[in-house]
Amino acid sequence: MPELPEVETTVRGLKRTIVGHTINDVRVVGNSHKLLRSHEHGPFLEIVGGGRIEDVRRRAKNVIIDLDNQHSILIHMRMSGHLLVASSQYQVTSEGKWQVKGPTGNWQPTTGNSPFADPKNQFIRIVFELSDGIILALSDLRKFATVDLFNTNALAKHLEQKYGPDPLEKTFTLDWFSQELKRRKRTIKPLLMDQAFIAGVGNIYADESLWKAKVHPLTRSDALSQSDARALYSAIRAVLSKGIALGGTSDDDYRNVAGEKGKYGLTRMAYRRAGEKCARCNTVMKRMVVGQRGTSFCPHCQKKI
DNA sequence: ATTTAGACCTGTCAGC
DNA sequence: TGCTGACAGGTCTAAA
Repeated sequence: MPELPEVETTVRGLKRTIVGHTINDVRVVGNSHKLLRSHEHGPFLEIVGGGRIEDVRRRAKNVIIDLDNQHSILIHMRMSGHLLVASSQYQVTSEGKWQVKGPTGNWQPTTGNSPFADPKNQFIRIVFELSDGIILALSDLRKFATVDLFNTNALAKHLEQKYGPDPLEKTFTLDWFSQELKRRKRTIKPLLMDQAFIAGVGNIYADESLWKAKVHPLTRSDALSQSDARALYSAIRAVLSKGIALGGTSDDDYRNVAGEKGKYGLTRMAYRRAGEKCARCNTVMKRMVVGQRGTSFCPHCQKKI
């Protein structure tokens, strides 16, 4: 998924639904062996079990769940992971599929239009059983997602040294951004996606930002003019804000905590639009590979410098 | 300092 | 219908 807008949408959903609840049990489904990256299941459960969820927040593309015992759970959803919250009417089978309580109290497969029947939500890898029967579950088709456990203070240092500024925070200023673009000699698209530079931009919003700012994805960062830098700075913030406002992009697996799709994909201007016409100039958009990532751009609007 | 290739996984879709 | 290859919201490591 999960770039900044998708993770932010998830975090906002979790704030409304799981804060204040206690973690009663943690169940890893099947052989999702590498999921709990820094802990075995036993020690993980030992620390997390009985913990009360104090807060849920985001840093870069990470979901952070703060407990009342000096520990924080760090979840990174990578490509296909997303978190779902269900009421006690639902349960997860040993195959990682959802079941819903039927009229006679029996468990049956989810069907029809229920978000919990969506095939993208049927790849549950870990289940957190919370107080009041609430379920927090991670669905992740590709099994790249990771769950880590940190001492909350240690986590702050870890995040600080690993990530650059969040483009929607005050620490991300135009002066700093344009200065850094000049100082570095990197290809602009991979630079925007470098989490140590700025945190939260991925393949979708990089393409969208470059298109909006009329910058070719292969431009060297130090070749950008001051006005290019300003355009890109504004574009990044506008595109990410719009992504959040529309609840993220769900062209692939991403779903919000209720299992529903985000709407950014319906209005995207560049991402996966190769072969379609540019919304600005009607030129047919092209696809190329940059930094091993599929990249769509308008060859007319986004000229290589 | 920066780029590239390969790994990690599983599913879908286009093309033959 | 069945197979094969390309492609998919990310990050990490090693090597050039």
